[in-house]
Amino acid sequence: MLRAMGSRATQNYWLVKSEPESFSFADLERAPRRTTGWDGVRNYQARNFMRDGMRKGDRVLFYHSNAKPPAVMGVCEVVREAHPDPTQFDPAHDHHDPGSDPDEPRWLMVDVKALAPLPEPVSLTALRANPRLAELALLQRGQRLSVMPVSAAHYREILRMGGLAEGP
DNA sequence: GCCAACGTTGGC
DNA sequence: GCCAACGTTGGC
Repeated sequence: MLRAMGSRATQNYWLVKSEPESFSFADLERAPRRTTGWDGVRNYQARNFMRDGMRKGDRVLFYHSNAKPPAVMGVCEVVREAHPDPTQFDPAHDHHDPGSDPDEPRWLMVDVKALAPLPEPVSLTALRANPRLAELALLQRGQRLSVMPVSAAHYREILRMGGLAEGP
């Protein structure tokens, strides 16, 4: 298959967190074109994953944090690579950053599109109980990143646990 | 609501 | 550059 210059042969996998009370996977499924800008990321490491790692076509697990229970809810796709997050320039917005220069925006976002919900959401408890996922970044002590990489093997395992044997 | 873990800020 | 204070995250 021909690929545009600058793209990669390999697809990468990610996990993003959202508090369902603020934006849930169901909200994404109801959004226009099932797509949203992943705004509000205000952590440099998470931003760098979006800027340097996330490419169009990459798959993204959508995780509910601060939920009952916390769980992976569905699968998304990156449909637009990193571009400036407009909320950083909006003084009325919670995530306003007065220190960000419009000519060199500090904060970026990618656009993600909902592909499929997991028939059975995979709870944090279930993730922890699976020895194959011992190295999953989400499960490491003290990690708080809202955007993190996931290996292909971990991605497939989580989809399998969620009832999506042939993942999107 | 509690609190451990972490990132950021700012005084020095 | 150090590090204490503070704010946030997020499971429980």
